[in-house]
Amino acid sequence: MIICIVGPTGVGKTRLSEELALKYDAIVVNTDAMQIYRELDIGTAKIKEEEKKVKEHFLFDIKNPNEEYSVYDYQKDVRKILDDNKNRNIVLVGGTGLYLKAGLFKYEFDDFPTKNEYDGYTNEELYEMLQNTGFSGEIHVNNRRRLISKLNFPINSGLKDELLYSDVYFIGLTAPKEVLYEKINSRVDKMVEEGLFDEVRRVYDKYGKVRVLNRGIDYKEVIAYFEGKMTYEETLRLMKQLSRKYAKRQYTWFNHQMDIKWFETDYDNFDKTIEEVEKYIEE
RNA sequence: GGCACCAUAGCUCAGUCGGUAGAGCAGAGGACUGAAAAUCCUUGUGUCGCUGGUUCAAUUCCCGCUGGUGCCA
Repeated sequence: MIICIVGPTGVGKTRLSEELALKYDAIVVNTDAMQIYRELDIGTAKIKEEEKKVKEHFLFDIKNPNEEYSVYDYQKDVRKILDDNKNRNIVLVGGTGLYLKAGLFKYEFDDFPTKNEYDGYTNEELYEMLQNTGFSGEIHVNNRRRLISKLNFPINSGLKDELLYSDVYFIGLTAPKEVLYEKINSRVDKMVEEGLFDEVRRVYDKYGKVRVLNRGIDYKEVIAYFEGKMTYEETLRLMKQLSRKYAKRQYTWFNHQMDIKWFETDYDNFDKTIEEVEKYIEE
């Protein structure tokens, strides 16, 4: 069977994944777009060695911070692992809904090796060009990044909510907003105590201001702090604020894009949460 | 103590030559096919500091009060 654990940041996905992997003798596969990268550990809340309860973990630490990686690459990587482990139980865990969907559903990408540049065009022109390709979806004219993306990879192979694998469970962890937001806030403080700023400094010195540092929550704020754009207090406040907004976006995705069975995380008695999930799986 | 300026949305501030007001940020909701921790969309009623005056009408003008900021003593 395949158990997918989803939910917002800070809700306890990692902990649950190890417990379930142990119980069902499963391999653990990452579905988080940032935990793909080596050397980004503290800021991505990546699992620590001592927290691992099973041996086999996949798709963590497979790229250096200066390497490009996308949902297209992820789909190929995760499907290979799923196919290579057909006779095993698998726990997929992470917060990137798009990656999970691309891995498990009929959500095919086509191979377009060359990329064109569209720097000289306005958003309106790009929008017009996209309409002329016969693109059937709807992308807002202001969403320049996605307009360019669609122009580069024009074939829309049709998204279907068709699952390519069987015996799949979608487990969502949730918590009341105030509880979760408090958890997110304190987790940022904890990351800082554990050396987040040193981690960012290390990666920055080694690779420069690579794209992934400009993208990840916590990373881009610490970079801005190093560049003197914010005070220390502002940096911490912003990291917490953006993490909360991210959690909200994750809820929106999982609630609307996938059919999830939700369980409320009991932070004080996590065993109870685990028990409820196991009971659901075994029924 | 004197003079000047300020007081409008949770915050920073516009504005109304007198007809009860609007931006940015925050907050809330949403979208999502090759950067997804990304990117983008929608959403703004608040005793316009308090009291009195002028006026058909005051958040707007005037007197006073309270609080704040600056300069002079």
